[in-house]
Amino acid sequence: MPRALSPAQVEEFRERLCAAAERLFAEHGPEAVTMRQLAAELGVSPMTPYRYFKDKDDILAAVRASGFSRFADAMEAAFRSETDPVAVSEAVGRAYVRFALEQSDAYRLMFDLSQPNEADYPELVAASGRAREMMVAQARGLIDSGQARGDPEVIAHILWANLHGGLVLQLAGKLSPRVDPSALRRASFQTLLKGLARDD
Amino acid sequence: MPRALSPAQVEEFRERLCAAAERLFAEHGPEAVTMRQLAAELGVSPMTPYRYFKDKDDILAAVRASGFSRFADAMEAAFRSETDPVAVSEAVGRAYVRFALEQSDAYRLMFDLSQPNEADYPELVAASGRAREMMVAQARGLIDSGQARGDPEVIAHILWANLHGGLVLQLAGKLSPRVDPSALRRASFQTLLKGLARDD
DNA sequence: CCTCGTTATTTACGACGTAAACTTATAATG
DNA sequence: CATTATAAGTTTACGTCGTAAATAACGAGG
Repeated sequence: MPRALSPAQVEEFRERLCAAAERLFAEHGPEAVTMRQLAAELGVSPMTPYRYFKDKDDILAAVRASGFSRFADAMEAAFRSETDPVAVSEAVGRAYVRFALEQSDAYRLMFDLSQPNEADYPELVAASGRAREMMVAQARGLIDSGQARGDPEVIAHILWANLHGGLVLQLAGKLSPRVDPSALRRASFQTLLKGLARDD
Repeated sequence: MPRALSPAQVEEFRERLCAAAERLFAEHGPEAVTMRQLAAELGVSPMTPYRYFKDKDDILAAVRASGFSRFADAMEAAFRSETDPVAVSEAVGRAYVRFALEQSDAYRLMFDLSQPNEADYPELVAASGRAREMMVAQARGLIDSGQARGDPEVIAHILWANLHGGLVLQLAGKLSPRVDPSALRRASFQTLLKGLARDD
């Protein structure tokens, strides 16, 4: 039999392809990520990736997973950069916004509304879970320090929904021109903190 | 010269096509909305729509505008159905959620992240502005009744970001399975109301 | 009735995702 | 060491997409 692909070789190709896809995304936008361009980028024929991925959706799931991984890295670094709970939340929030705005093509892809069920892609579940876990950890800090009360997972999701909602409205061009996006984020965070602190 | 198209005939065709597109969206999902299927639905050749629309993006902009129009209608009806400001906000919120979940294909399209600049489509600007105006009106109610303080436009956007964020996370399948979407929305609204009411 | 301008259809092009047929190269077997 | 089975990779091909260009159909003015 011929040189069978070692798992390491498979993994290496998958990563090279993933990196090429991210480069195309970042430099030429989503419409540049086609099987043919991807193949050209790797100096390989358009059908070769099908040895390593089921189909294009499978590739996109891998790219999303990789995006969530970098996203989680960024938030974890921010988390460790502060100690005061509110400062931690602010730092994580800043890292979140920074990622969403600076790598907005990745962010769009990661939260695309017409993606196939994430449950079919275990590495994507793992990576997005890691990002979510950071937000829960940050919420726990707020609770433990008495800045908020309630279920950490629910509180994390309240803050997350707010941040994400403002960002995607901004990215979709739906915010009123009279509202400054970053002022909106500040006002949202302040308001939520006040609401979360109340003890009635 | 031949029967020249009267503006009324043009408008009639545009509306018929728009309705057909909405039907395809709702019944067979976004991938069914192709020029060829659209044409078949109208009993016309695939190139005919190009007499009435610049290109497919132009058609999608019209469908979005129509979606925003129905969306604004639903919220306006909810707005008028109550008098107490908090009840008005809740009713408008319920109408919002109802629309997003029951006509989720339309909602997805309306807030798609990779749509062309909305400013190029005046009727879309008008329709989405009408929806936004409803949220500002509802925020004004909260302020006038002393339930909130601050700029109505900013407050409207805070509430909007929260609602939209939670919904798109839900639609994208990103919410933790341990968090119930509608419980999350209730908790978010409660928290925001508390935060907005504080006078410090 | 013929002609011209307008509307609609037909045909055609290049790009897409990917199935199927084919080629190439190697590693195990005789 | 030559043979051969088989995995890896390429080529070709199909059906679909959006839409440009060529063509046909047709109705009002001369």
